[in-house]
Amino acid sequence: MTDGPLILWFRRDLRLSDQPMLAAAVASGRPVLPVFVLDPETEALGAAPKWRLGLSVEAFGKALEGVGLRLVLRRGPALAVLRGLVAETGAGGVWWSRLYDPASVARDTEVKAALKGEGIEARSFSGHLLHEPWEVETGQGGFYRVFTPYWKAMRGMAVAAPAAAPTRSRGVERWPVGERLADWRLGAAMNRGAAVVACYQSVGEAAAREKLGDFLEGPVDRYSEMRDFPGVAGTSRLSENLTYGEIGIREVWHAGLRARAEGRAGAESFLRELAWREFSSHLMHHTPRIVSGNWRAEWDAFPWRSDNPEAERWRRGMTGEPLVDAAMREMYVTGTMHNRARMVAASYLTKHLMTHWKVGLDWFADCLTDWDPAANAMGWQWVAGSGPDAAPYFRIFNPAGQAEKFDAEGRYRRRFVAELSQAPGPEAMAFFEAVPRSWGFAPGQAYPAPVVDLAEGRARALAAYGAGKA
DNA sequence: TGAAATGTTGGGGCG
DNA sequence: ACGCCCCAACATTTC
Repeated sequence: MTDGPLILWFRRDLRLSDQPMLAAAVASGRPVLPVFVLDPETEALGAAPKWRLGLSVEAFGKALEGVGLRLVLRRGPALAVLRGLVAETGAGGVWWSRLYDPASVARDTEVKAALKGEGIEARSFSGHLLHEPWEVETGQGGFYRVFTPYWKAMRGMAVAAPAAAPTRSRGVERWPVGERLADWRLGAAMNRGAAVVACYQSVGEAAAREKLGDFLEGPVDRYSEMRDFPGVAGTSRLSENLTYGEIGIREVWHAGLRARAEGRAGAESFLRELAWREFSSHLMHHTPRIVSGNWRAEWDAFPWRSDNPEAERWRRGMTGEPLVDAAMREMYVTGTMHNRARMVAASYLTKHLMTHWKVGLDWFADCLTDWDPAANAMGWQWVAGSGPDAAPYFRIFNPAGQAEKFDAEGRYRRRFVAELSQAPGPEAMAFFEAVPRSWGFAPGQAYPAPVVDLAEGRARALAAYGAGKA
C-alpha cells in the first residue's frame, strides 16, 4: 500500500521550500509525480485570480524542473483525474496540502474516502497555515470568535521551522502526458486587461522571497503607522503570494519573529496581520457558513439592496467619491487594493449604498489577484456588521473624512483617478486601457458627481439599522 | 481598524 | 474685579 510512486497533488502550495508534503515525499525516497488539476472548483474562480493562478502554475512548473521534476497538468474532476493517474502510473498514494474552504473540504473529503476505499494511500498535510484551525482552542476547548483573545492564544504557539527546498528529487520513471497550460486559457475572462494587471504581479517563490526581504529591510520599521496610508508603500504586499502558496507562511512568520527579536518596530504589527489571515481560516473552518451568508442570522432581516445601478458605478470606480473610486480602480488596474481602501470601499457599498456585502464580495472575487475566500468573507462581514467580532453597524466610514486622515495630500486618489489630476500618471491612465470598451470610458472625461450625498447615505443606513433593531 | 452630536472646560474679550 | 459670552479644545455619548 505504501510503495509505488507518490502523486503530489498541488493546489495552493506552489513552492519548493517550507513545504511539508514535498519534504516528506522526498524523505520517503519514493518517486514522485507532481500534478496540478484544473477541476471544476478551480474553474469556478473569478477572472483575475484564475488568470493569476495560471502565472503561478507556470512559475512552479519551471521551479520543479530545476529539481528534476515535472508538473503534469490535467483537467477534470479531481477524483477522476487522480484515479486515472493512479491507473496509468501504478502510484501507491496521493498526497496534498489541506485547504479549508467548504468547497475544497467537500471535494477533498470525497477524494480521500474514495481513494482509501480503493486501497490507495490518501494523505493530507498542513502547509497553508501556521496552525491547523482546530489546533487553536479556547480554555473551554472551543474556537475563537473574537480576534484579540485568538491573537493572545496563538501569538506564543510554537511554529515548526520551515523545511528546506529539495535540491534534487526522484521523479517517476515515465512521465504521463500532460495538458498544456496555454490550452486552458485561464486568462480568458481577463482579456479585458491582463496586460495591464500583469505589470503589477510578482509571481513565484523567488519573487515572493525577495519582496519579503525588501519589506524586512526597511518598511517594517514604520509598518505600524504607515500601513494605514494607501498612498505609501508601507506594507509587505505578500498576500498575493500567500494566496497561491508561492511562499510558505511559516517562513514568513519566522522572518517576522527574527525581525522582532532584532527590535524592529513594526514586526509585532506585521505578525499580528499574519494572525488575521490565520484567524479568518480558523473562523471558516469552525463556521463554514461565513462564506455564504450572514454569520449572524438576525442580519437576514436587514433590507440589503441586491445588485443595483449605484453598485455598478461602485464596481466601475465611478461613484464620484474620490477615495472609493481610487480604491476600485486600484483593484481593477493592479489586482490588489490597499487594506484601508478595502475597508472604506466596503463600508461605502454596504452602508451608503445599502447594498448586500455579497455583491461586493463577488466583485472582489472577480478582481483580486490575492483573492482568499476566508479573508474576504471575514472582512466583508466585519465591515457590514453581520460577522463575528464585527464592527457595529453604526460604525460608518466617511470616505471624505478617511481621505482627509489617510490620504491628506491626495497622492493615492490622484494616482488612480485620472480626472483628479492635471497630469495623470501611468497607473491612472492604465485604468482606461484595462476596462472593457463597453464601459465607454475615456481619459479626459468629466469626473462624475457623487452618486449619493454622504450625509444622506449615512442617515439612510442608520435609519434602516434602527428600524431593524426595533 | 468611525463619525457626529452633545457635554464640559477654560481662556480671552468685553462691558 | 467681575460676570458674561463666545468658542475652541477636548471628553463623552450616541448612532
